[in-house]
Amino acid sequence: MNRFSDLQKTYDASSVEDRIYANWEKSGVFNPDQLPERNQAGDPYCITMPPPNRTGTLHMGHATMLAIEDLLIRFQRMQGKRTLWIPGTDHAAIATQVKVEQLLMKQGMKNPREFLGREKFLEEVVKFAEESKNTINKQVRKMGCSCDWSRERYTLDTERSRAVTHMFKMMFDDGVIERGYRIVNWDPQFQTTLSDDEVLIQETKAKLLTFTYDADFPIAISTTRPETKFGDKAVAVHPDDTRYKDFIGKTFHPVFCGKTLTIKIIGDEAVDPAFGTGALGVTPAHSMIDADIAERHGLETTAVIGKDAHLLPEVGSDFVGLSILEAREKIEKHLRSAGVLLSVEDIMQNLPVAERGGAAVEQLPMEQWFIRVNKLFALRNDTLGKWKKGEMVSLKELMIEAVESGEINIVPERFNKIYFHWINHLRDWCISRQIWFGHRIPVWYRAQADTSVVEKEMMISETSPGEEWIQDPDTLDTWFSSGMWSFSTLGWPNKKMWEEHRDYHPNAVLETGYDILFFWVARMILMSTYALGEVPFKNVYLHGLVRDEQGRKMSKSLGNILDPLDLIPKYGTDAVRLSLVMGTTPGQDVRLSEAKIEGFRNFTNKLWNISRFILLQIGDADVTNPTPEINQTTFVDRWFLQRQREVIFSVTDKLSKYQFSSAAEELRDFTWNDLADWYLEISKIEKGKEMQLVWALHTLLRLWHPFMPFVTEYIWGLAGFKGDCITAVWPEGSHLPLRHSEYDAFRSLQEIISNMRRLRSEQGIEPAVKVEFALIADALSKDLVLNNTEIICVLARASSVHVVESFPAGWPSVVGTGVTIAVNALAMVDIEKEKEKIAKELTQLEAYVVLTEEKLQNEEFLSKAPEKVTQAMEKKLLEAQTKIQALVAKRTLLG
RNA sequence: GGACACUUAGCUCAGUUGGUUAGAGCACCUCGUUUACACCGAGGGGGUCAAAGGUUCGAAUCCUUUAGUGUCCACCA
Repeated sequence: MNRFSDLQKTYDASSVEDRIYANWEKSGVFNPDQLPERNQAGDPYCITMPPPNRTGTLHMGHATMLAIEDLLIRFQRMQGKRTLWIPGTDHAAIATQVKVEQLLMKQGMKNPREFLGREKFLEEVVKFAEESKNTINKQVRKMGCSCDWSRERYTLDTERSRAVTHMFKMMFDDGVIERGYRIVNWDPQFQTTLSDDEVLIQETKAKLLTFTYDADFPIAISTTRPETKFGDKAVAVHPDDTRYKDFIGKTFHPVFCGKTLTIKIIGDEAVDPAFGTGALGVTPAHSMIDADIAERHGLETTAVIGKDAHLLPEVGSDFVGLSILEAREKIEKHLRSAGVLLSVEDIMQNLPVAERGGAAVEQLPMEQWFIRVNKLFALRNDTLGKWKKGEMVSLKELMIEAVESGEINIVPERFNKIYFHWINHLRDWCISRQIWFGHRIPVWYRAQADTSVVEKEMMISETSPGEEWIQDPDTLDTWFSSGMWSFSTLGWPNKKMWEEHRDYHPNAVLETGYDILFFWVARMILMSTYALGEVPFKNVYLHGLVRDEQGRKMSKSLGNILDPLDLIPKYGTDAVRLSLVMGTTPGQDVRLSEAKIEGFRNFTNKLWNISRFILLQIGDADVTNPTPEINQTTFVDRWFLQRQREVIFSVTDKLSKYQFSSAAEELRDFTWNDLADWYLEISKIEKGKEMQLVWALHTLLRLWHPFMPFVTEYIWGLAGFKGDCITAVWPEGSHLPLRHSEYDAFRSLQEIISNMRRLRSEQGIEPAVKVEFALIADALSKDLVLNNTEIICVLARASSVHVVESFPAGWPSVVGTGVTIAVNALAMVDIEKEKEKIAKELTQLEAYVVLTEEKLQNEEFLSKAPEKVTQAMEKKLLEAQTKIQALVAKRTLLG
């Protein structure tokens, strides 16, 4: 009986997690300024949490993000970095506003915005956003995140709003932000513009009409959108198209559905002569493509569709005020009766729809604010080590250089290409939105008696410059403020605060889902390179999307959502976190099921029981500061320590390369196989390993901590180890020597035992094993001292078989020359087959060596081949020669 | 239409510059409750690495072609 006798057989996560989290939070270790001294002196390491939208609760995608980021932060903290993880939330402008609107409508309010007015409505949104934040923060804590709550940020808080205004002014002064009358994506449902990224393409059925404007017009055109044709200014054909060549340059005045149009026939390379009639009716106001053509040919723009998706007065008489669908039908009838409708064809068409709400998106010309990505401006800072202050560049160039130069490293690499492709096709970014929730555009106009806004006088200001000024009613795209997230969170542009936090920027890594590479990652690069002249982060790690067992997206309508809040009480946070990290690779979607999480719950419990076993062994001994006790160890202990050092080295290496899954798998194998199945089992026979076991536990807990913070911290405390696991020093590993005799010997031993177990299991015999120890002069290691009785003991007990010793003459007086165990007593290895294989491989390798050596001596070859190639060849040659040596040694061993 | 991936055990996936007999988890089969753990232990079966060709002493890995799957981007009026 000792102080650990009462520990339960199964680990109960739910009873300890909250308490542990509270202790961490209270101790202040989440805050870099309160970390132990070694961290204070360490290099800064900062992650800014991608701020979850304040639209409700977190889902598995967020949980993945949190699990990975916390892993990184904990790993770096234990390694002695001055770690800062900044939590925060995003106001998410349109998403949140729409959500609240829907909630209010559900409660019976018909048109909430109209009913409440801007101020009251916004109050409702703010209230909802606040509640969301509380829920989200609670969930982030549940996930065990070691983020610095004293630095919590919000995209819409005072400091961040100030940063937004500051940025807007900078960009405006540089001519990067500009007000312009251009075609934008318009969502008629929510009455706002949308960025290109907020528009989705949906395949829908459509009628393709082929017709002429009137009976006298010579060229037929096709369209699925006849209602826009009132705004046509030209018919474009390919300049080489012989059918229409002669018309180019002429102007016609057809009467289309009662409206007289002015149609110029123009030649443009963009027209595909093979599609439809080979002629395109150009509608500059309602198609981005057409607008490009119109610009090339100096055509006017006349809008014929209004913000409500109904026709404007410009269309004339019969059609004014009709909705798009009504107009479409009526025009078709009209064309038919006029005898100019040549054909009607049902086709599948790609229709742009709003990502939120799903309404068909109209392309309308409007006066809006834009960030111009191709516009040249004078740099305010030396930038990216390539440009000097004052040089003229465009935002696009900055965005490309940041990644191309290697200043930013994207994991996985293939997203580089996707990123470049996107940047190269980037258009100007429309940043004004006609919604209420968000950063109001900080532009003020001098009001006139007339209500229409006159822009003669305009100024940028955070607050009202005077009574006669009115503010632009629009708000900014939510990504404008999130684009600044890597540095606005650090206090920019507030001088004092920014200077204090300057060395946390660039952030060490941005960890997020690949689905927002464009939305967010690209825009952060834009903002940071523009405003600071440096990248926002050095690495980008993109995780995959969480899908259900069958690979489907999780959605409410499918009812296949796994909610972290349900799973955590059931399986424990550590198990949930492991399930999101193990078996996943960057950029690859994750299939998640409860069964998988259950598996990791089982592993958590395994770790618990390993610990419990060790603690029961040590009893009441003081283990505040365990050490490896290396001097009193036996062969088995030395094997284990070596194995452990190797695992530490490998896991550390993998973690620093973002190979989380591989690192965790290696750790699990080590924990389960090497420690639990072998070392612990042997320790039941070879007594006196208590201190080694404690050391093993001490190391193991530290290694697992970044993955499973709760259970490790809990056991750490139970054991009475010094300090907290969260700030413990990350263990130090080392490479395994190329050939390590004790290690090899133990592997052989494992193999022997496995084989004996198989014999017993398959043939039901209890073999009396005769083991011969063959002495091998091992050139590579001469330091092995093998205690034979020890081996016999392990063999005998671990496999419950009788062992008959058989030593060569002189044993064991020859210890110290290097010994490997050779087994032939059971003929478990098919020696003949093995020999054959070795012979074959030797032949191959020897042939290669001869060939390569010849080549390397051939002067003609050497004169032609670049140095790089010969160096690589020499390296390979050396490898092959080493391998040959090893094979020869093995052959000798087999006799 | 363009781009990027993927295709490895019944399922989900690893496999990092080409190199012992291609791995893991789950599932399956057999056996086992001696005080760490049945959320367990021991053992086992199962893959011509999508197909074909090429480079190489050697290919799941590099190249070419084909087939299938997925994702992103663009969009035809």
